[in-house]
Amino acid sequence: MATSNILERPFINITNIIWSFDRATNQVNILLVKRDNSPYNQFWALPETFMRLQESADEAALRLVKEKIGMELSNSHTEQLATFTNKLRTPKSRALSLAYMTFLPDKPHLEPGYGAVDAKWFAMGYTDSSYRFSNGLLAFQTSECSNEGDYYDRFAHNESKPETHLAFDHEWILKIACDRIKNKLDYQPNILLVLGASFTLKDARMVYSPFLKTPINQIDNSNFKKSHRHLFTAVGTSADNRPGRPARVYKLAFIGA
Amino acid sequence: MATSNILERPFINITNIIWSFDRATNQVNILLVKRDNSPYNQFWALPETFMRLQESADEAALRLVKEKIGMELSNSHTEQLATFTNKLRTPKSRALSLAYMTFLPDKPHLEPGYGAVDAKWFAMGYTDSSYRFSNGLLAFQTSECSNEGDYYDRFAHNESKPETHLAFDHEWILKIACDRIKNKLDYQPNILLVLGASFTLKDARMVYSPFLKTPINQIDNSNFKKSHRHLFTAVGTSADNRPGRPARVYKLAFIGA
DNA sequence: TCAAAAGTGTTGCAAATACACCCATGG
DNA sequence: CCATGGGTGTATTTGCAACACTTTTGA
Repeated sequence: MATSNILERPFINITNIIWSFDRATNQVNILLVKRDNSPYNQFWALPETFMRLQESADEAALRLVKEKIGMELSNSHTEQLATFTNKLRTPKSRALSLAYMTFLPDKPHLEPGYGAVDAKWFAMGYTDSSYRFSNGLLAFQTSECSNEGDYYDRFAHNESKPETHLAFDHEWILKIACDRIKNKLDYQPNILLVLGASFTLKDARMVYSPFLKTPINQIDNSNFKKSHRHLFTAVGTSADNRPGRPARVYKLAFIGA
Repeated sequence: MATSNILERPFINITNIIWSFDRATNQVNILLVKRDNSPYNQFWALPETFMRLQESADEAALRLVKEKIGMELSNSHTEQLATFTNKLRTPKSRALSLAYMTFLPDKPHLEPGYGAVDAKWFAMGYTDSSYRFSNGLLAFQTSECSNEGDYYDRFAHNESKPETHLAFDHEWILKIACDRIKNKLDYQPNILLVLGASFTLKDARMVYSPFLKTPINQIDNSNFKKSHRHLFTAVGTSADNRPGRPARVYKLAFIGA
């Protein structure tokens, strides 16, 4: 029987799903890094760090953003996702993951060599049964399992490859993340923080689109406005040089309340 | 500057909010224990334990149920609440809390002396701005703060007393718990597991009542049935010896799917 | 056969959807 | 002045809340 000392404690990882929005392609993006250490060497993964003694998990999540992409943010852009503690999630020594999500107000260009071998933005898309994140030929999908037990049972016997699968249980974590964001779309759409301080209704619909698995032009602007009126407050009018009436810009009503 | 060794790791507490339903009083209850060690000696608190290396957090939560009330359960009765990592939450050494909720299928009688000085069931009630848990003259309320920052700011300067306040940040954790359950009432009411394997619509309304802060006879049975039809499946008819038509009994449709 | 408890049905209001129409801007 | 993009208005549909009514049981 294993000795169980109270002072023996598992590792605590902070896993951060960093979201941004690409104004050029009008797509939602997440940051993935290529691991250069064991386990899962050379696999793509969600950014992770160890938690330090003197910081809270939220602070650790923001430190990770600073380390990976050199951006300093207030914690109003970070939210807790969940904690992953399944014994099967790490191959050898036990490690918990405290998962957070950070919404960047814009999509910064990535400097190479910030600790990881490689870091890239992956644009969000979807299939019938999962969400998809791709960059060129690289593409990863969220888990199609609907409950945790099923996922880890299969996961344990799965010999995954770095071209097709993410490290650890990150395909599961990413599924939980997407589901959570989708569920909050109608009452607390923090995901819209990826649009920066203000946005047009069309911007918002472009962000909603992949989560709802609905093309943007199938989301009726009139109805979208009515049903989200209580969440947005108008702050002015956009002034861009293109044909058509300029759109109003809004901000999230519940931020800084 | 503080030394930050990767091997230095914070303590990991499992905090479990254990819910039950009292068939005699028709009230929702939670378990609180009176602490007999420092810090917060002699304060009432949510049941806690240290996480062991070889178990998942869910398993630790169930072990806690076993230790405190001698009941063995499958993990379908346990669900993750959130993780509390604020630096101010413990007075000296840093401790995270992974909070879980367990729904007991009945309300067991408590044997004295299961590790804690005292353990008692507290019946749920409500005020305008909080939820209330009482046992005789003892009564505790959930935090009235609506965001985490506000709570911990006040908490740090608060010299609380064991007659009126719970240990640590447990009034905050309990607030998050009640809010979560309330939010899930219309799409995944796991709280109904406190009613056991099956229940009548009236039973269900009695459980909903404190979370909705609405007296049971103000929850219209006809409308309640219609709006929750998709969550319940009929399994038979109750046979009790009292006047009036026997009620149908239902089970949760989404359990064991 | 009456009271109590539970289930069913009906109506009115309010929110959500589909879609037609009006407005502002650039070329 | 027309094409383009965006905002506004309206009719229809759907869902929810209030409440009256019917059914089943014990005494």
